Amino acid sequence: MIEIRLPDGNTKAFEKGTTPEGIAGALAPALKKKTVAAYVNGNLYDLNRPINDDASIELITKDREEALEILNHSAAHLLAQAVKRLYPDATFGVGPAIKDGFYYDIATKETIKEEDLPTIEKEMRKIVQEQDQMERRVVDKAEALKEFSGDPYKVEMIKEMDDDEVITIYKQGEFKDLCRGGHVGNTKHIKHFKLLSVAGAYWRGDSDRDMLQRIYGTAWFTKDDLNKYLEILKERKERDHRKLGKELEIFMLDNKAGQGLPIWLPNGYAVRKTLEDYVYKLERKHGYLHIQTPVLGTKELYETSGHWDHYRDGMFPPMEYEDQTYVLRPMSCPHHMIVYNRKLRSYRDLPIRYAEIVTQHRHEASGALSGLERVRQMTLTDSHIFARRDQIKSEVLSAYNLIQQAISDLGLTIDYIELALRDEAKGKFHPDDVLWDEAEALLKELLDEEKIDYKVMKGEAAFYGPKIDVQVRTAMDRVITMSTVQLDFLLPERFDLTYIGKDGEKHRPVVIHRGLISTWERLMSILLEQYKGAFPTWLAPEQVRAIPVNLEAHGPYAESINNRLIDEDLRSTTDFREEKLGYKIREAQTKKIPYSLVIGDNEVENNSVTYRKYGEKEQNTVPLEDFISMIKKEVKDRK
RNA sequence: GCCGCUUUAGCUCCAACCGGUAGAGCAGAUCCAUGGUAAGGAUAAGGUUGCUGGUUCGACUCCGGCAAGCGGCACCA
Repeated sequence: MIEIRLPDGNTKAFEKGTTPEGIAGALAPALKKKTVAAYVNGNLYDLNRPINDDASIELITKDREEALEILNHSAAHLLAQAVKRLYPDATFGVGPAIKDGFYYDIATKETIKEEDLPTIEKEMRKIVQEQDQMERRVVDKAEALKEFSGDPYKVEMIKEMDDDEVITIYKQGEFKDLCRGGHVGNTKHIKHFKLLSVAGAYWRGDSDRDMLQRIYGTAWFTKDDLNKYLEILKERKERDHRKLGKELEIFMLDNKAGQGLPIWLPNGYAVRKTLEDYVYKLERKHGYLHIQTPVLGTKELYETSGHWDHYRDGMFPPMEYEDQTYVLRPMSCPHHMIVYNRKLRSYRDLPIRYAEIVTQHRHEASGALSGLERVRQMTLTDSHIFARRDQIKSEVLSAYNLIQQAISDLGLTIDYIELALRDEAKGKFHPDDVLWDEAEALLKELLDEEKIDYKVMKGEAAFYGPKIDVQVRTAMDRVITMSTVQLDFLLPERFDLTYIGKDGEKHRPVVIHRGLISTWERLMSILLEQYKGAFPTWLAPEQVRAIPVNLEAHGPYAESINNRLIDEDLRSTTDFREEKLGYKIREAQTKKIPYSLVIGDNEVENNSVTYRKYGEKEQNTVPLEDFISMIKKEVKDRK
């Protein structure tokens, strides 16, 4: 007998060799059904792994996050087993659980196509019926190498393991897999799953190595959960900015115009202009000065900044013209350095904050392009702050505050903050360790003082300095880098920036790069997704549409309302087509226009409007002036 | 860039047998109808089936190349 200590502190005796499943069952039959695996002395145990000594145990029940991970991991094995049956020559890479699912990387002679997934799925269900135990076995390195001699990818992994590492093999039916484990014990527990897609994936994520076929799937504990997840996938498609952007005529792409070079249509531009104006005002309030610099620059400029050496791959190829070599700018910092340097600066002048709506070009890989999310020409509001060292903290903080304000005004929420630091080992960072240490320490200090939580991202810094990235979570649970504040001690050196200090000596200012809204392109994709195309009134391309009940009788009044609204700086239109009222209302709704006005006798007589708000069924009749002040207030409040 | 899939009217679509030059809905056009909140009716029109080579008497259909899009991987200053 062995003693098992439960989380509540009680101990209970069990037969030697009992399993988490056995223990759960002994405690309560209902618990057995809910248990997926367990921590035994803090180590992850499969549901069916024998426990041979006294131990403390913590059962992992289905309601815990790890439980789903374990299930999905087991589902990956199930997938591999089915594939091996159908494609006997298959060899395997890795097959982990991921968020909401799992995948397995597979090499086969025959390519697996999407249409083959149902067949594989069927085989998986057959294996579930077979109720195979998932048996764990410990082997040493030599044994492991022997067992997987036919699996070159597994062999590679085994070879890299330490000689004394505990290597485990999981076997279910005729199938065995190299695996660290944490499994549901028996294939019968994997009931609700679906294979989703096949895609290529480089072995070990290395583009110089083999490309394997990756099958993605998802597994859940109940049919309901599975269906819910499939619904979410569907909803994601519905909210896809590429679909909405087309439907609502926000932007277009055209082969002839160029790959990754989106064209903003009238509706899209109306939204973008509103955003640009908003940011301009916000920046003015925060003491920024706006400038405008060229899209083309000399190669020399980027040699000075260091971009040419470090990031040439991301730039369009240079062009020769009149003995000069020009490049399309990938970013605006060098220009801003030049603006700073145009005259002698005093310590009293600092901080100087330059902001610009910058159009820049990056040569993104063709496979990376996607709607407005990844493009080759992008426009953003970029800014560089020139500060004394003693001003760094307050400037970073003020930039952060501005970022917070903008994100909340746009109806988005900050998910978390990343503090990106260098990684000495990587060697892609500029070499001055003293500066790095100082800059990194400063940012940490600031975040700690302001009690801002952050994730440290080692090795993710820019080549010129550490940065704070602000991550936003969209309505569909995607996390996107929205804003960034980056310290830069390098560019001031390269451009020899100085200011005259109190002491009459020359000093080096610090540059702070501040990105606010990612790019207009990406922001638009996020907002489309966030609002499902139904923009809040202040952003909506068309805010009001006036529809007369009868063209002749009510047209002139509708027209006068429209003019009045436009005078008030609102985006209003009329619908004078010879169609029935219901038809026009329907269209105003499908175009997601915030306010549809119906204008009839009643309204003409009382100088009023009857409006219907997008997504609502009821109508309200109010005096025209009241309507105007209501909607203007909404715009002002950014609703 | 890499792997796989896809591409038919302005848009959307699992229309088109085993190879015989194409079918629908919506939008747009014309005519009729239209006074109160999610599609009124009729008619006509609309296509070198992404581009390009090949096989064939004949290609939307089969084979090759290219391009773009999509799902991923890699990349993302």
